Amino acid sequence: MYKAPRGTSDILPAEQGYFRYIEGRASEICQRYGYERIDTPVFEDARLFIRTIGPGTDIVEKETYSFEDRSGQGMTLRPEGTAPICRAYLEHGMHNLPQPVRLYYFAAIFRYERPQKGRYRQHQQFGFEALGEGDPALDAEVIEMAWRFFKSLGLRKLSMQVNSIGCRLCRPAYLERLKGYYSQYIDRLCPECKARFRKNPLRLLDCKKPSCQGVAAGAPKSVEHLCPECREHFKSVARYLRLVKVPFKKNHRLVRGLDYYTRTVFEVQPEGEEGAQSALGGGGRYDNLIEELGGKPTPAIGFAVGMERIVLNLKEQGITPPAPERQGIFVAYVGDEAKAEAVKLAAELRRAGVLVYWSFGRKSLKAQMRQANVLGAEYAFIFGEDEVRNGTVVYRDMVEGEQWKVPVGEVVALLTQV
RNA sequence: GUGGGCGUAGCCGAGCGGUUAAGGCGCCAGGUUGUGGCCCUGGAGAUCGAGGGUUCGAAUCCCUCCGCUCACCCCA
Repeated sequence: MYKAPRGTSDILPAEQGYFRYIEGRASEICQRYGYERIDTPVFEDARLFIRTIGPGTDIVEKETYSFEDRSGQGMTLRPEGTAPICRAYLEHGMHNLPQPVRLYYFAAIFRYERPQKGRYRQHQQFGFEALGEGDPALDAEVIEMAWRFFKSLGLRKLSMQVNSIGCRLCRPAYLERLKGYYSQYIDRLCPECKARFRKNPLRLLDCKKPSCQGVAAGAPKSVEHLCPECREHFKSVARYLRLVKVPFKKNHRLVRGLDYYTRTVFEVQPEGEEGAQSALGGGGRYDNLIEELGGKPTPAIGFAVGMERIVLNLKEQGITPPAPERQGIFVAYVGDEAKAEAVKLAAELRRAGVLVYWSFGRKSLKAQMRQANVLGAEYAFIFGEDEVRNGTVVYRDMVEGEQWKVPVGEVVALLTQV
């Protein structure tokens, strides 16, 4: 038997409600803030992701699904949403549009990882990006929008964590300081942190090991080593966030896994468990990314969430998407002549835009009515020999359990007037 | 990549050396000749993840593989 590949899953009809619910809220928020939808290809030139995400990061080092197409071009299944959008921004000359250009997407994301709760090899992300504007007010707006999105889903007990990791002017000096600080404790660190020390020093800050946390607590904070511009920017973001009443926590240990982030970074986590893998979503500024892809210097900021993680949280909090109400017509019949009438009526009703069910074969009326019930039909039409003879049909209300005989010719009018 | 847990019908799940392999949900049929939702009765559906071994006998014990799952790493 074939199975869905490891780390992937089918989203069955019974689960679709959650996803449609999230998409509905997301689209609503995007509409309100003036974002327009964009869809980009599932795969891209492999170099796009190596350049942007960072050659040393885990994502490109060991998590991409990459292949050569039949002409030998290196391709990679999209492992994140931002780079393709920057590519599209450049490719289509969007710098000629009023800035910032605001785009949102729902996209499948692929990463070859060991699956676990809330972590899959293919998952669905909702994200939005605002490109071409560096005003800290935009940072605050994006963070606010992310926050309102979660609130509109009904999720509680979330915390918005915000930090600034500086820009290419001030970050190198900060990293040196950080390494300088850590170098005196190097033999106290866990093996992972020793590797981080070399590979990605920022990550040292969010190690969960108690021993390392002690060291991290005394580490220099990025926000205290920002250049004047970055410091001013960060202060403004915080000020605007207070103006728009988004509760947030400064978290100087918040860092993100992709190399392209600059200045503002933020993450939404369930309150209490501020572990690394519990993040529902996050984002940040990437003011150099478009330039690195060959465009003019263009500041930008974005945000993305994992849909499956939202579903997980919705379930944990007992939030269910609004249940679809009973709707539709079930057409039942007894006997072959009645079946012919039923087929005709079903087609006619569908042409009139009505949801119609009926059952095949020669099931008993009882069996048909059972189906009508399980399918959630609101009304049933029943054809028997008598009805066929005198041109009527039984019209049954499945909720109230009442029924009437009506002339077949009046059925469509009867339904479309309601 | 590392470590832990688990694999019995579509789903949940009992059984833990000798049973016709429970039970529940769901599905199908019937309970008056043309009517659902509750109830009752019956039925279909399982090479007990796969392969090997131990044993008179294995779903039950051992080994190998495969798969799932959780945690770490990392990320959404």
